[in-house]
Amino acid sequence: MKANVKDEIRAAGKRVTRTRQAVLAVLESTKYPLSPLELHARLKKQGIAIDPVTVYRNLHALKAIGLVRQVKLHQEDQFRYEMKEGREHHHHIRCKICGKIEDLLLCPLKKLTSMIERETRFLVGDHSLEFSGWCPKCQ
Amino acid sequence: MKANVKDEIRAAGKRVTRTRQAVLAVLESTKYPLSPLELHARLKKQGIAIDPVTVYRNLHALKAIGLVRQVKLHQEDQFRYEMKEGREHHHHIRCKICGKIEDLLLCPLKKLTSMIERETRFLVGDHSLEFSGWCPKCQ
DNA sequence: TGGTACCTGCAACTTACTTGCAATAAGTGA
DNA sequence: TCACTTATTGCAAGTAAGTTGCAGGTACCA
Repeated sequence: MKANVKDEIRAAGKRVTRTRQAVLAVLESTKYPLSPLELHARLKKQGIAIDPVTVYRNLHALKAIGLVRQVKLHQEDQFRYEMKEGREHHHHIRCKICGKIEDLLLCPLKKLTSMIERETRFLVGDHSLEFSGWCPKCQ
Repeated sequence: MKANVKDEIRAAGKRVTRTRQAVLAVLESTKYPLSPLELHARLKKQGIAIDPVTVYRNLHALKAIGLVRQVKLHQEDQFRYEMKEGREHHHHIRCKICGKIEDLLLCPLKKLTSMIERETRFLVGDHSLEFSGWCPKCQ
């Protein structure tokens, strides 16, 4: 875990605990967003026994600090989390069969937002755009 | 409820029960997608006492027949349902404060789909695109 | 090295939804 | 129109994901 991550945690008045570091380490080493329970399972596999509740609470805390992003994928009923660092706003595609998740590098919605604001008179705050389909292996 | 709706239900080997008709009537009279429990509350208000479980099961059945569409809005942890009839593929925006939901009439993603297929080699099956923000009253 | 207050684990709770089962009722066929 | 098959219903219990309460543990600033 990088030093500046520790600093950011402390700067937010939070503590750099062992469990928190373990949670961050797993997120840093994973290329796609993990659900809290997937994350918990990985920790367990590494012999790190922490309570699932603690994983939830850490993810909340890290999201509040802004180190971690919470995402909700298409047709899934759970949240997933990924490191924010170095990763711009982006979207995902998930295979309907094997569950493989990949990042999409583009977000085409900046123009669209102002169209929607004109159309609805809402002020747009946020959006989700998630795809599902069949990955190369499962086609 | 229209006659052809009844026919479609029967053609699918399902039955046109009172409760099912009541569920459909509520969906037909609502301009935005309802959650199962919202739908149940409306029925109750009309003096129609049916079990919440029955609402869930009817929505499943109607979705399976293709009369009803299931949607999942941005940052909500429940499903919503709307009539499919006469409503093209579209998306929604929901107010972060009062929960007001409005339809968006355009879907800008047809071109994007083929770009994503080239980029990821996934076959795109489906997508969700949902917005949240602040409606005119809550701004 | 203390003391504050954040963090953790455990148990219990909540929300949204699903499943099992016995009783009811829609729709077909005679 | 009646009987009969089987979809449908209501009630109770179960599940999955996540939240909350609380007592004890531990990071970290002075």
